[in-house]
Order: sequence, then C-alpha cells, then structure tokens
Amino acid sequence: MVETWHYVLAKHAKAMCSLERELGDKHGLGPSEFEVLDRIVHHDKKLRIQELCDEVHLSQSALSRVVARLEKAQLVSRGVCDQDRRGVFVCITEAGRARHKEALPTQRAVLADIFADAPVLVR
Amino acid sequence: MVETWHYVLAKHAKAMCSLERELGDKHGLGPSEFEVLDRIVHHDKKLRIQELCDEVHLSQSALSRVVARLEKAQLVSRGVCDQDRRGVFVCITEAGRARHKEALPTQRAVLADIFADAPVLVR
DNA sequence: GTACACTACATGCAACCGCATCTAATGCAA
DNA sequence: TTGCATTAGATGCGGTTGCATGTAGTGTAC
Repeated sequence: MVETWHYVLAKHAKAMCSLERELGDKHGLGPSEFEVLDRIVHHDKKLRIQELCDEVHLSQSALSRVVARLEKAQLVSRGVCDQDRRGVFVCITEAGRARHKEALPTQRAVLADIFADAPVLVR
Repeated sequence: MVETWHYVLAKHAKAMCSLERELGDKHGLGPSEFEVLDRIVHHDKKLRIQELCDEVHLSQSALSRVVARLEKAQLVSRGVCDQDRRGVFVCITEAGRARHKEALPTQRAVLADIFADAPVLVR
C-alpha cells in the first residue's frame, strides 16, 4: 500500500518531468495541454468543459485556463452552447488535430521508456 | 502501458488532493513537508540536503524551500556541515518528530482509502 | 413576472514548482 | 599561492495550480 504509493509517486514524477521536457521542446505543449487534446481526439466530437473536467485530473479553473491557452495557440476553438448558453463547447481545430498527431508518438515513447520495467497491474 | 500511466495519473491526483486537505487541515503540513519529515524519521539521523534530494521527488530548489518552511515552523533545524562547509545538515526536532507521529496515521488512512481497491503489482 | 437558489465557466489571488542563476566553499593544477 | 572548474545550497523569476469568488444564464416557487 505504502509501496504502491511510492511507486505512483516515483513514476509520476519521472514521467511528468520527461513529458514536460519532450512535449515542450518538440511540440510546444505542456502535459496538461496534450492531455486535453488527447481526450478531445479520443471522443472525436465537441465536448463541454464540464465533460473534459471529469476526465482530466485538473480543477475546473485550471482546465479553463488550459483551454484558453489552447485557443490562443489556435489548437481548439470555444463556442457557446445553444441549448445552455452558460455552457462552452470545445472544438479541436485542424491544427490541433495535427499537433496531437505529431505529439502522440513522443508521448508514447516517453511512457514506453519509463514503464518498460513496469509491473503488471493484476487484481 | 498507457493504462498504467492513466492509473498512475488518477491515483496520484486523488491521493495528492486528499493528502493536501487532510494533512493541511489536521496537522498544518503540506504533502511535501510531510514527505520530507517522513524520510528523515525513517533514516533517523542527520541528513544532507542532497541525500534528501535523492529520495524526495522534488527539485533541489523546491526541497530547499520545503526545508526552509519546516525550519520556520520549528520542525527541523539546519546546521552547517563541518567536513564540507558548503553542505547543510537537516536535523529533525522533537516537535518535528511529534508532528510526524501524529500525522502518520492520517496519511496511512488516506492511502488505505485510495488504494483499497488497488491492483497488486506483479512482475 | 419577481425573487432566489443553482449551475457553467472565468478570474483574482496566494502558494508551490522547476529552471536558471547566484554565492560560497572545495579541490586541483600550474 | 593563484587561478579556475566544480559542487552545495539559496534565491529571482515565470508559469501552473487550486480555492474562493465573480458573472451570467437557468429553473422553480410564488
């Protein structure tokens, strides 16, 4: 239990650090930005901020800012929701989709490297 | 592999959030502060900043500040190293030992809760 | 319709982090 | 000894985070 926690702590630190460096240098993305793009691509449709919030491990405020940064970089666009005009849809742009596509192998490589010796998770 | 990463991400987020709240509210400690105290107690001797740096998943600068906070709270004391006067020894105080002792069950409870359904790590 | 509770998202703020850099001590070479 | 590269730890700075709060839209009770 404590060992599991230490394992999580160690892998998280190593992976975060690598991802930040690799994704940042090669694609100009932070780990949070990539994660959000990745979620959107997986769903392959417009998503409400709130839906993203459930999937990404960020507070609502942090997510709001990540989306703002992505929008500024033209990788997503925000649009009001007609059904509920408080809501905001997040839409990935072509540039966003391209950026994600080029960054994905980098992320996979980092994870493969760090979890190469990973124990298998068994219930 | 990606699933392992998602697992790490989810557990880390949940645990960090809980630890921050529980340790903060009940004992006035942040997760990093607790982790550093915990490492010192486990070694049960004076430690160089650098030695701590290898065990805690923090940059050297962050660790330096954590130690500064702990010293300000009288939970550890810093002393120069006679062999190498660039070095700094970190010494836990009685108050620090007491604080750690009272916080440990809280940390264990949080981890037990979060890793209750944890898969076993098998190679 | 008016008032009020509630929800979705944005934003001010303070705390923490990592990187780059600074200071001081060490050690080695000429 | 003097000079210079190296190391330990502290600190300035910019960036991200979460919490608390603000703003605007929704829904319900009267």
